[in-house]
Parts: sequence; C-alpha cells; structure tokens
Amino acid sequence: MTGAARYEVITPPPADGSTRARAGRLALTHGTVETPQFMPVGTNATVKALTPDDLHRVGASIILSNTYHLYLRPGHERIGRLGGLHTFMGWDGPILTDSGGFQVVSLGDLRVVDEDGVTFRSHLDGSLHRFTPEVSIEVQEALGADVAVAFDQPVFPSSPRAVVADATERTHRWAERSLAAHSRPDQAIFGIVQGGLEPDLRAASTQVIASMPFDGICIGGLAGDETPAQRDATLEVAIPLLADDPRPRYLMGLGSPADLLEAVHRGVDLFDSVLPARVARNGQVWVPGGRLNLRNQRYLDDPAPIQDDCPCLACATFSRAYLAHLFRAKELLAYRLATCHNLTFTLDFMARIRAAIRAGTFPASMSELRLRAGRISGGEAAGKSA
RNA sequence: GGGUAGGUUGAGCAGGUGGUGAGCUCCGCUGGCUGUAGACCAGCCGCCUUCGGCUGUGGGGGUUCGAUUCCCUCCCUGCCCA
Repeated sequence: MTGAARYEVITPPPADGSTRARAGRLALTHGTVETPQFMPVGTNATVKALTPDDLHRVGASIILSNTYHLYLRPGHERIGRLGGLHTFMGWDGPILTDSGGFQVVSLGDLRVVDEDGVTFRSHLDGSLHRFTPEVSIEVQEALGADVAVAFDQPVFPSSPRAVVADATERTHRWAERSLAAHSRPDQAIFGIVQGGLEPDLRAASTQVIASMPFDGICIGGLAGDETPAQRDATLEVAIPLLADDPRPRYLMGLGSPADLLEAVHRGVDLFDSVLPARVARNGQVWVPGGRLNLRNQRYLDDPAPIQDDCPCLACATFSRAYLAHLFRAKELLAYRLATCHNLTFTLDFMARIRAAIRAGTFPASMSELRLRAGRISGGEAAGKSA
C-alpha cells in the first residue's frame, strides 16, 4: 500500500445480504471521491469536447486518462517537464491513468504479446514501441496521476479458456513487476483481476491480485462481448472473495446507467467508460427511461430541452430542435452540449445511487432506479416532447 | 445571331461511340457504440406485390431484331465571339 489512497466505507452493505452495494469515500492526493463513482474518460488528456470547468459542472470528481496514448503523444517526459498531467491539462481533481493494458485488446493486430511485454505498432505513424510493466509504471509516474494501474493483458470475454488462462497468469506476473517498479509515494497503484468468464480462473485471479499490496482492485476483462448475465455471474464469483477486503473495487469499462446500477448492487465502487461521451458525440442523449437520437427527424421541430429537470449546459438553454440542427450541421457545439448532458445524467444517476445506499433504501429503490436507467440496449426512444 | 461544351436516379459526378446503365460521393432515413485508432461505424437511399419484377441516359420523331450510342428536330445550361 502506498498510503496515497485511503478508502473508507461509510455505509457498509446490509447484514441481510440483500445487496453488496456500499457507499464510501476514497481520499487521493488531489481530492476525495465519493463512491460508488463514475470516472469520465479523457484518453488524450482531455475528456473530448469538454473543458475542465465543464467537467466540474457536470459533477465529475475524478477522471481517467491513458498511459499509452500520452506516451505516444505528446510524450510522458514532456508532460512531466511541463509539470505533470494535472497542470498540463488544467484539471486539479483526482486522475487515474489506465496502464495501456487495454490497448493490448483495443489495438488488435497492431501489437504482439510475449512474456516480457507488448510490442505495439503506433496507430499514429506506424513506429514500433515496447511496453512492459516497468515502462508502463515509469510513464505513469511521469504523468503523475493520483492512481496508477498495473500493466495487464486483458482478452475478450469470449476467448477460449486456454487463451484466458495464459493471459490471466501473465497478468499476475506483470502485477508483481508493476508493483516492484512503482516508487512514487504520492501516487496510489491499483491491481487488475482477469480470468475472463471462467469462474475458477476469475476466482483464482481475484485471490492472487488481492494478495498483493495494491491500493485498489480493478476487475478487468469485462464490459466486452459478454452477456449481462455472464457479467453478473462473474461479479458474483469475484466480489464475495473481497468481502472483507478494505480496498475499493473498480470495474473497468462499464458505462451504461443500467449496467452501472447492477454492478453497484453486486459490490462495485468505481467505474469508467467512454460510453456516455462517445454516444453523445454520435448524437444520442440519455434521459430518464431511455435515450433520444437527436439525429432523428422528429426532433427538428421539438422546442423542449433534452430533459426538463436537467441542470446541464445543454438543457439550461437549448432545445432538442437546436441540438438536432447542430448535429446535422456537424457544428462543434453539438458535441460539447451532448457530452455535458450525458455525463451530467450519468453522474447524477450515480449520486442517486449513493444517496439511496446512504439512506438505507438500497436495494429496495433499485426498481425505481432501473426505470430511470432504461434499457441496457435496444434503441428505446423514451422521453417524448414535454 | 455564330461557335463550343454539356443535359445520367434530391445534389454533384463516373461510365457507356449498336447487344440488359441502379455505380460513387454528398444530402436524406434508421440503427449501433461500454479500461477511445471512434465528432465514428453499419444498413437503407427510382418504383413495385423485393430470393423477383418494372422504369430510367433532356422532349419528340426516325433507322434497327435491338438505340445512352447513329440520324432529324426541339428545349435547357455553361463558356467564347458578335
């Protein structure tokens, strides 16, 4: 444990076992994070289309950035010289940097994995780059986020068992090396559990990672091509093994409100995802009960705000008709406004979950929260013009 | 008025000099997106009863078994010259 992260459970799960949901407080170098919490993703040292002030206004308390992307451009050493990631991007709140492990899967055929590390071919210019646990930690220390993450090898949930087993065992060895390489005392470090959808591998991985002195436990290898039932089952395997563990649990990559709710119920404290921001840039906004596709013809004459009771930058001033116009015209303001809305909706949703947990009305309030979250997928267009 | 280049499915085009033109890009319509190679991607985009059929190359006429193609005529547009 580095001492750079102190996690306190404020409201533990009820003794009746009706839920593993809990509320807590994670104190980091640049501030305190109320959990359960969602972290907007700012891969390139920016949550796309938003300013740091926008981030504060949508209610973000911690954001995620990316080691591999910033290593490639503008370079971690440059960011270090310029005062670190917080100063560089003008965000004074907590930051967590992903290790670059996810790029092992997301960059597909642009990389080769061996026991020692990963060789990437840059998606920017084709040049070759070598990432190892030691390199990842060195880069993350230069960036100086509040929380670093061990370098791991995720695989798609649907991968064959032998592939999952191989990657999971390697992830454990890389976790040891990541810990050994980490030295910055003001920066916490989280370890990552793998194991795919295989219950025994997932359980073993949870115990291995939990046995190491990380400041938090990430659950990786989900939010991919698994079904909701498979994801829930996997959490049911992993989380109970952490029941007496004092550290925060972070499910990597999850982002739809409905998904967040179910995972909180199963005991997850932290989340991140590109989803609300990406979906917003692509024209869809979330409202209680579903979503609106602002590119649809029907909104061209709709004078209502996206959501009546929403305090966000978009809803405070602008109509669906205006947003629909901006998206058609590919005007840049569309992306900012829609992103502000979806992040406001997501972070407000998390705040409602926290409030319910603290009030002791969870999981009884889940049915109401499920209604607000809407369907997990399927293009349900709710929220007709008011 | 003379010359010249053109007129192709909403727009812009490609192609085609006697043997079945539904091809591209926009626009438009719809869906998808989960630790960001993503302000992106996919499907549809003449008509119909859609595993198929019909129509369509500015209008009209002609030659021909068959015309976007050859001939006649008219209309429209750009440019040049008067």
